[in-house]
Amino acid sequence: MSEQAIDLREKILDISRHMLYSEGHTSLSMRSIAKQVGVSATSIYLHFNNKDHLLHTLIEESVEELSRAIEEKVDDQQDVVAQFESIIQTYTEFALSHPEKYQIIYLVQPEAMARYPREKFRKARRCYELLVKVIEQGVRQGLMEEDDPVTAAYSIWAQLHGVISVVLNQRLDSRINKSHFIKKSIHHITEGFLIRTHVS
Amino acid sequence: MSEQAIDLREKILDISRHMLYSEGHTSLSMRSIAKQVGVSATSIYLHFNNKDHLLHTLIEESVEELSRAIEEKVDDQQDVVAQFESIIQTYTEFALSHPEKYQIIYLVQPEAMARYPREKFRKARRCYELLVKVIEQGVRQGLMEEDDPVTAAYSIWAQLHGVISVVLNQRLDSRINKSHFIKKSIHHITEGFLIRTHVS
DNA sequence: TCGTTTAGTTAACACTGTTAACCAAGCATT
DNA sequence: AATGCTTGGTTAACAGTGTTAACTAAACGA
Repeated sequence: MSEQAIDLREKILDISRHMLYSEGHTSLSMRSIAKQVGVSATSIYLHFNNKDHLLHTLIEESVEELSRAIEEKVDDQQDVVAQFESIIQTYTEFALSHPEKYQIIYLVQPEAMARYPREKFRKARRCYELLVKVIEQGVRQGLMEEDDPVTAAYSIWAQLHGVISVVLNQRLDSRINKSHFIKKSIHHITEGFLIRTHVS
Repeated sequence: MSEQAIDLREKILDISRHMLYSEGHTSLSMRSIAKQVGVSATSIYLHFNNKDHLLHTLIEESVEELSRAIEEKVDDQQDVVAQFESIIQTYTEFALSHPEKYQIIYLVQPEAMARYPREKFRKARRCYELLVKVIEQGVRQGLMEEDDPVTAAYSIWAQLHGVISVVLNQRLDSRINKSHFIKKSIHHITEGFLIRTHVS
């Protein structure tokens, strides 16, 4: 594959991601992407099998970037609680500072879920596994009371995702201050998982 | 409006909701609905202005039903903690036993959010206001430590929604037992909001 | 020089939401 | 009884969608 071919592929991805966020996924069409890129609609099919493939690639990119961000920030020299909070913090920061990338991860709806390739699914799990490990350490050190670390990790992630997506999807009451809402929510989520003596 | 007209309207809504859940929203078209109903595509436009209007009506129905379910179950004779848990329980049960109705509520994505009528938004708030009231009572009785009940109510709801939608969207690891996951998560969410002495 | 690959094109197919124009039955008024 | 309005539907059409097939023009290796 030549250089300009790679460039075009990247350009398609960049513009798609941008359009997805600014225009929404309903108005995102192969033709509109092509027009923005400055190329014919069918050219996109030289780089992606179909629209699904394009979107899946975008998802994969975002998952990869989010995972990397967390892995880079978490320092296993830190104590467990600090690692725990660091993961949650980094996850939240990524979502809020790159909403277009974060939202893409959750773009695939249940019906399309079946079509999403298994191996890409496995990659997405990398994030959780780090959290699972930290929780297992915490349990061993007696900092958390948790019989099932895997369930706990997914529960934390689900709650956090709920909080973040409510903010990003603008489902919040206008009376509520967003950053206060997030800070409060994170506090409550972590509090529920750390041993009593540590917090409040 | 005659009887059979109302019947057709109801039939369109029922079949749309059913198709939305079983086939997914990508393949839901006015023509496919019409075919299932046994009528021409344009007949739907006699009852709904456009596809958006149809979907918004479905959302409104679901919100209404969920609100009613909670209002019916919550008994203000109960003590505050029981009311609190009753709301969360009823919300969860509704979502799990009527996934097609629950999911419809969160169908509208951010872009379409602007188009969703304001007065329907206000109706959707009814749910939270009940929760806000309960929290305010709890604070007065010294059962909860919460400086901002509105934020707290939305935070609880966001966390709960995160947990439920992860389950319904089948984003859970196959190793995890769903009902265990939900029970654990609800426990953690409520725990975070009740005063320490009450739990564990 | 001849063939093959590469990177793109245009034309077409079947589908989408939506509108305009039409039609037939029911009903009230003249 | 004839007239016109309303109700509840129809068909035909338009512009836009994902996707495919067939084509072209340039670059490159034998």
